[in-house]
Amino acid sequence: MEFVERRSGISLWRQIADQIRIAISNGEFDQKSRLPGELALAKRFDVNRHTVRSAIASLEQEGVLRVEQGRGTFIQLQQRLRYPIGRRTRFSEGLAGQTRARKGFLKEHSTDVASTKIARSLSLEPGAKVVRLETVSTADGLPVSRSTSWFPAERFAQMAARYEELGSVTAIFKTYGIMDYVRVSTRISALHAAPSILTDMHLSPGAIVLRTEAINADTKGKPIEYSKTHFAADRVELDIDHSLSADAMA
Amino acid sequence: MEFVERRSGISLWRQIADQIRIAISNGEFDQKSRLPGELALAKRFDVNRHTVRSAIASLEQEGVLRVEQGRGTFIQLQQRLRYPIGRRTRFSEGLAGQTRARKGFLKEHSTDVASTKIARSLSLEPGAKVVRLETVSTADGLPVSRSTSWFPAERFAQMAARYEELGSVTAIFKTYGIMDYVRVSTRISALHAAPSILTDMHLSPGAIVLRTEAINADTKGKPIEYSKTHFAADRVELDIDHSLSADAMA
DNA sequence: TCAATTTGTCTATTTATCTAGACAACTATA
DNA sequence: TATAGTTGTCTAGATAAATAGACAAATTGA
Repeated sequence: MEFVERRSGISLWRQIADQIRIAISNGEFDQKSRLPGELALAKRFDVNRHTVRSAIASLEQEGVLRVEQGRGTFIQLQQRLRYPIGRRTRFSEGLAGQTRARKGFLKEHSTDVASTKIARSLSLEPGAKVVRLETVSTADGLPVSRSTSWFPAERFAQMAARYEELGSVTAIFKTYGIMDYVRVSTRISALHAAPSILTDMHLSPGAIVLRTEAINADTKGKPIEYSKTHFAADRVELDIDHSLSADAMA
Repeated sequence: MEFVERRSGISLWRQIADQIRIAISNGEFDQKSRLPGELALAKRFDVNRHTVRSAIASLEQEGVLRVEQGRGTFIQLQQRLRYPIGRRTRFSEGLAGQTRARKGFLKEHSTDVASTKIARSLSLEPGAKVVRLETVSTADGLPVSRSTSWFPAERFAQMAARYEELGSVTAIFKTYGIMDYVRVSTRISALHAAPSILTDMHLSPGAIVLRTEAINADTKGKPIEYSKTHFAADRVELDIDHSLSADAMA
């Protein structure tokens, strides 16, 4: 018997949907990819059959399940994209081979005076100017991440214009003569997505995002980018590479 | 005006509590650490005052807020522990300096035949035996993570017994003559905690966990540990170190 | 001390969620 | 074709969440 908690602020059908989603991703139902029947699930979670039906309906809406009257409920294959993070992290290359259409959209941009935190992260003098980009990246049409990035304005004045054109930060760096760069640090946390993130990535309330805060530097160690990225946790997982081999290529 | 979604399976008070928690961690209310009044918040979220009160009550329960009649509602200082992950990751050292009492508890253990996945992760022959440990780690009495770890049984037969005694995997490795080891890979995802995780870490339904899947190897590159760890996302953030300097010490 | 502002408590009503049961519609198979 | 097992739809009622309003209790500052 699985457990659901009442009066927790999360409806029973939603708790059940979450548990089914987790069980699927753990491969717990994988015999013939058929879910147990509604009555069996109702017994298992100790709720009414209709409550289970609500959970299943929402998972069907998400594309996780497919329901067929008279036959049963079936698991729709679904795998998270694996997004590598290491010293040589590049978003556009990150998803190579896992998906067909990748695209970055520029939502908004501005040039501002750097806040103390951003100035420190980019090793700039207080009061220096920075270019800020707000972008959304999609894989096969589905939004997978939303980023806010800051670049030293003095060095990268044309950032926004070139992003519209090239759609990739790595490609832009090349136009500035930066053929190679390294990830200095990445900080990762997980949280419920804020409303603006929900709308930008077409998520529903309660959705989880992985937030990374990262600094990239050129080969001389000079920071060139500071960014905060929110990944849709049900569409992406982060794969940290600690190996040194990649550096041998530099 | 902030947004809350109705009929989403997440009660309004819970959505509001989540948003307030996020806003606090973003430092949005930081003037004098006093939250706006209940009526102001109700207007802001476009809900009834009593709904806001429910949200505040749950945050007070969590220790995020402190309410004083006639005066207002105040933010209780609260910071996430920063847990570093890099080639030299060791849990017991990870939280050094940020907290006083750290402790690991062994919940359960067994010796099993390795599944194909675990055998592959530990570079073992199919059918080899592995020791499995289920542990919960706490910082200052609060559970911060729950791990399942597998070790080659041939090499580490006494793992469970020594964990009871030493409470640290690094310390146990030393008793086996392994003075140094490195993190080979870490995979990170975020999800709603499964029920067993909720109870083990004293979390409430809907809580988020950061799940890491990691492999450690000895200095010759032979895998010695495969582990899955769930961190309570509201108590911990992961700090990835991509630098090479740590290796210079080896 | 008084007025304004804050949180605390109470009652009542509406709306959403969950339960319960009955039966229809569809599928697979003996 | 008959039957068992599945999902789909309907009605009704119980429980929980959210709204609405009134007033009490505590704090602050004029």
